[in-house]
Amino acid sequence: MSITALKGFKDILPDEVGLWQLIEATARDIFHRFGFAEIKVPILEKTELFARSIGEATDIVEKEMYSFTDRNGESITMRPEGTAAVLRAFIEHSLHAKLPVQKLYTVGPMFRHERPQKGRLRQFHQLSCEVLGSELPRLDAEVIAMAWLLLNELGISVRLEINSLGCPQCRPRFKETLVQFLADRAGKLCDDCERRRNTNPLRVLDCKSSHCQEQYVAAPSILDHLCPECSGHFAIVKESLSALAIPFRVNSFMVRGLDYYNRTTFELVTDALGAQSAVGAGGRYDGLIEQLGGPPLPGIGFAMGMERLVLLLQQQAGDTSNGPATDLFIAALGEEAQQLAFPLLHGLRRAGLKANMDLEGRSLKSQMKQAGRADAAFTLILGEDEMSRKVAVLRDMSSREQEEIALPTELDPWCQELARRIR
RNA sequence: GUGAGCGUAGCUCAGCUGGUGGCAGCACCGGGUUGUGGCCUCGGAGGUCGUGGGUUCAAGUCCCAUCGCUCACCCCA
Repeated sequence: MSITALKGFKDILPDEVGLWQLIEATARDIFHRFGFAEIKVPILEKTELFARSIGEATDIVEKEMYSFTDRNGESITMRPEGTAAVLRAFIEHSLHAKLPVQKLYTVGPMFRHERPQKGRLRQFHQLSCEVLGSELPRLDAEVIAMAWLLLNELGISVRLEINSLGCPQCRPRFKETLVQFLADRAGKLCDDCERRRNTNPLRVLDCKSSHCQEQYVAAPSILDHLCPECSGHFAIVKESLSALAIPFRVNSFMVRGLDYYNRTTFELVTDALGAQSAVGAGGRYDGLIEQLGGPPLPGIGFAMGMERLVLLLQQQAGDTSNGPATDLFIAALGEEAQQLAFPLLHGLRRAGLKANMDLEGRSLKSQMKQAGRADAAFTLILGEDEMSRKVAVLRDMSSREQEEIALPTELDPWCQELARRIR
């Protein structure tokens, strides 16, 4: 058996790359319209960075990170998400001193050691955006609106769900109330919820068991326990979304898997991805920058899963082709023609054309076939007959019309003229 | 980590109650057209039936193990 890729690691083959480029180009365009700048950060970071930001007790940190010991004995980790590394860079370079509010995005691979399934890989790719330095609720709406617009322009339709998780003032009180509520129902919940009752009580509300859900109808809602500040913040977020005519549903059961979230959280969900419903998700993380050793600045961000976007685009089968893949294919017959064609090909490429030829010297039929397969707009035929008459045949592949043109006396001007003509 | 389903040509798959691997489709190469692509037609090439054991006169087919893939649980983008 030959060597294969690691489990959960996938090759993105040429057939699929067009979709990836479309997604990335669309995202960059929209992010730039909203005033975001790209930042590129390393894939490897000190393990402590993720432990401190994502949370020691989360699944990601407890059992999903690709962590190993570096040659100098230090524990390092392949990033499982993007925010921590961007914040580290933000703090390390004191970016807050350059602009009061920083809008940053980054694109790249993330790594989590999970069991792969549809829409879930061990190496996956995210588009990740952060706004650092402002806690205005209208900003929350702006960030959500940007994510919404991106999906819109890609032609992907999703539902927006939002929630508020409160802040360090009000969340603990709610948690107590909830823990008490669950304790009253001990033994009546599913095994998972019994376990989560202790490990992560907020998450029980997200349980898929209908039996549990029936009981949670009466569960206390975080939204009834928000402090006045959080409650006011959330109200303005909702108003602002409405002002932008972005439809949303408040889901008070929505919980995020990373500890650093507070106040506004949101998910863009679909039911077209099997068990994986979230295409993008994010929220506010006031306090995190300070917790990582930076200034006491608030922040908000979100991430989108590129693989999930690709799956959705493939299902919706939109036409993403953009013109012929090849402008001109040269079919050269015989050694003399090949000798002329080779520098000609290079000249045409210098002149800006997507040009190609067959170097194997196969039959004209075979070369025409290749031209067709390469989706060439034109084919330049250099046969023995043409060579002796110092001409070449230029064939328009879609109309099948051909005409003779004189062979070059000077290479570059000839190539430039031809390039101008067929573009 | 747990569970289920599936591994036959580059891809998609037939292969019945065990009896010689399919003129199969797509893709590839060549001919029909002494020099013209897509359509058509004819031909060609391409396989340790995931791997290792076992049962049997005989295993792609049955049994066991193992590896891989997929989906789901969990979790999440």
